[in-house]
Amino acid sequence: MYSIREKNKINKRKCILEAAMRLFSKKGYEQTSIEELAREAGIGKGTVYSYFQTKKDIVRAFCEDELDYVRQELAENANLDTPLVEQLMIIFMAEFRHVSKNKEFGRLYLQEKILPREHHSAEDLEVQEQYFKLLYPIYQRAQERKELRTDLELLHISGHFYGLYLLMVSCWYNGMIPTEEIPEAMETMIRQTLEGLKP
Amino acid sequence: MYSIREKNKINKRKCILEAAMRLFSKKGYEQTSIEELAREAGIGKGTVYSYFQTKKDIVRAFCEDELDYVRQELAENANLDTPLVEQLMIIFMAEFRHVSKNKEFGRLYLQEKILPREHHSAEDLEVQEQYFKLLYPIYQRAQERKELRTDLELLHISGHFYGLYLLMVSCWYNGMIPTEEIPEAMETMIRQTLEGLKP
DNA sequence: AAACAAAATCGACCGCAGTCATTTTTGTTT
DNA sequence: AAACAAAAATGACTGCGGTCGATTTTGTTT
Repeated sequence: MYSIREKNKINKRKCILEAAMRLFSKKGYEQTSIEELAREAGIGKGTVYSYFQTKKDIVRAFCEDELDYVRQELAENANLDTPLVEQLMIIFMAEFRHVSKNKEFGRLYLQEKILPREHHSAEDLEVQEQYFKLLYPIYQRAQERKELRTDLELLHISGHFYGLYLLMVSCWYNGMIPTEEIPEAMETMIRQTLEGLKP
Repeated sequence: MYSIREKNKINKRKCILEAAMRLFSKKGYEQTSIEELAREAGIGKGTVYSYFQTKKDIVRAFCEDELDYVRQELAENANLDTPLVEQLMIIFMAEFRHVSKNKEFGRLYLQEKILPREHHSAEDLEVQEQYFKLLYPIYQRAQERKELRTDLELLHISGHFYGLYLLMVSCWYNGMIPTEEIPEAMETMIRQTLEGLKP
């Protein structure tokens, strides 16, 4: 069980996150100062920093919470026996939808996630690899169904599709692909990756 | 011909960039203040901002200058008739070498390039598409040699390989792949993309 | 060479992210 | 309930990125 202290901490953390999202959404990330955010959350400025290390960390926490939720939902409703392309589309589009709905936060979050500052612990590495392994069961079943070659490492397969995701997100942020064309483009690219670029 | 004024401007810009790289390399980007940088370059703080809009822009300009140079060299020494995998490896490894030699700058540069802040002009979009078209001649020749399917759009082909590049860079920054294993991993992934992931 | 407009330079100033010594709150012991 | 130690909260303060109006330099015209 959580002590009263711990419950309050968890609760206040949520308050800060909610206040942050209200203000960031209304005025934008850059235009919201920590002091203002603290006022909105009904606490002092310094207190914010005992819950989050930096301003960006607040965004990161929000996105991670949200994505954890999205992924859990997906895991619960997953059907490992639908065709691979379909499964990948459901997963990537869910993640993309979250990013595109929160364009500014998504950018800050992905920037740090894709190209992180020098990381310290071996723990960070573990987290990252965990992310790559998330889809392993899907790939294994697809291999069993002969939808994927069995002579490839799962890590590599994960890599290919993650690379495509990075590509699509980057193209979207660069304005090369409008939101409504993303699904089609994504599916095309997945299919081509499966078929190969060679004649 | 450039006027005296223009020559001075170009020259002073170079001075600032050189001072910046000296300090950033020695003390790191965050630890170097603009005021210090101005002192090193022998000018006032405000002057720096009539050459560059933001601190990050200084890094960006440095990386772009450098990469332009790398790309020009590659273009001159290119042999469009060597096998596609080989050509791609030369190009991507050249870019990657630049990034990995300047880890901190490379990160800041790529963060902005991959996931840029809301862009304004249609010009930015043009620049980005230009980058994708850079390798078109290579792909076309590869198609003629039957190394690539001809029923695919060149933009998509470019996308596939650029996606792989993003993947490798991200894995490297996340500490998942050490520098010396990048070439092997890169080549493996390129080959798999060509062959396809389907049995 | 004097007068002058345009361009370039400058540094005092502003707002904000992040720190830290001090104060307040909380839970426990006597 | 008084005393006390640990945890949490606080806001004055620091340093830096970026701005802007004042000042100097430059090139041109008379």
